[in-house]
Amino acid sequence: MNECNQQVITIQALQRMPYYIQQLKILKENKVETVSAPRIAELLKLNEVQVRKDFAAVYTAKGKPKTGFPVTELLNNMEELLGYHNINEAVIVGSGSLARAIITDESLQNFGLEIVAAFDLNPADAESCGVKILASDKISNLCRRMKIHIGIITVPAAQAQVVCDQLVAGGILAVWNFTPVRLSVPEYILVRNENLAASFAILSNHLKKTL
Amino acid sequence: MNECNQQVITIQALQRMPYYIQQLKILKENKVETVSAPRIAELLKLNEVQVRKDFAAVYTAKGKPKTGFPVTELLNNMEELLGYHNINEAVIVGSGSLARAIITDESLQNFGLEIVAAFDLNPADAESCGVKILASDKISNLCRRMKIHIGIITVPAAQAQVVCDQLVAGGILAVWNFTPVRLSVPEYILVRNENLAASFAILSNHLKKTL
DNA sequence: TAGATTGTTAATCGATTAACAATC
DNA sequence: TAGATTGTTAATCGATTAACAATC
Repeated sequence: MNECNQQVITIQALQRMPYYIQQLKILKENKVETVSAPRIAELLKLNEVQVRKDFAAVYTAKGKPKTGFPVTELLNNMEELLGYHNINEAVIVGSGSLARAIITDESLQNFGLEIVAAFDLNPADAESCGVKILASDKISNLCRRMKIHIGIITVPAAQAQVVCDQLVAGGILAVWNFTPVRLSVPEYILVRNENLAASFAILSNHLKKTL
Repeated sequence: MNECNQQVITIQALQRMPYYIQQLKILKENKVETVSAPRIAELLKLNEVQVRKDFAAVYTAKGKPKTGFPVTELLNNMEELLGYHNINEAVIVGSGSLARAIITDESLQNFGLEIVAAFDLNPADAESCGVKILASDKISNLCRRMKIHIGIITVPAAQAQVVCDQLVAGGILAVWNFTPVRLSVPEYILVRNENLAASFAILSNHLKKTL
């Protein structure tokens, strides 16, 4: 849809976008019309130059010296970048408490995630999560039929690769992997690993050094 | 406790440890006694040199050319590094489905996380999570009394900073922040931000570029 | 005009990857 | 001995931070 008319945005910058968006929304609510990079940097405890670069990478116009950036326009450009305006439909496999947490997470809904179905090996046993739960063998069919492009995996580690293969067979393009397994996928597919244990390792090691 | 007798381990390397540990455990179960860096790299889809460097940073002895590393010893060194052997006690604030997911996550338990209490503004309303739920005003007291050093925050954004201040007052040293708020803390405290929206931004942007 | 803020170019930092000699 | 694998040093890559001229 949009060509390479914008500069490339780094993964790190992309991850800062939700923070900017959240902050800009607050400013907008408070009727603030323009904001400078140093001000945002101060509010979010980031480096001023970094904020300016991030804004420059996203904002279609140019900031005004002494004034800064128009809040609403900047916000729109950011939401555009993340596909906020065209909602991202996804399926989730697994229906434990983690799945429930993801399905009900408000901030994800704000960023355009819409979970259209959940799958479980035993749909009858599964907790209700506010989304209908289907048998896992229907994954590929449903994804293909509904043209879903995002698959979220929250099953036990042993089933992760099987589920992933089914999602790939269903035409998924991006996988959000909450299992500790390193998945094998064709290279055109993006896998984003979310590993709580990996994060916890950082905390744990810090304490060990400190105490 | 342990001085700077080991080389410094990067955050990135630290985050790979849980993957190594998981893989080494599998090898150990299969009675494999030694393993080489290239083999682990292959299994986990990592760069061979990176694995070797990570091992060198953790392993107290030296690997043997042509043979590799002894599985059990290497595993022990890694678990030692993460404080696996001395369990990490923590409290969690908030008692929604995310809290429940964290409390019941098996891989976190395997890595030594032990959640000793959960807090909620209205303990009566809160779902049972297998841990007793206390009123939020008891946070500081309990942390101090039980010498807890890790605080996990899963409350709504609006309460995040207040809760964080209470944890800090209770003597916490590391905060695991699941809210989208950038917390203000004294500089001796480590804050690890877990932001689902930030991760989702990466997936969303990838799809936007691809489709 | 003076001063705040911009955008850009250069320097720094941190992590990964490549190259290669040492060793079992 | 030959070959696989090690550890180390150097090159590369990516991201952050600093320096500074341009501009409203």
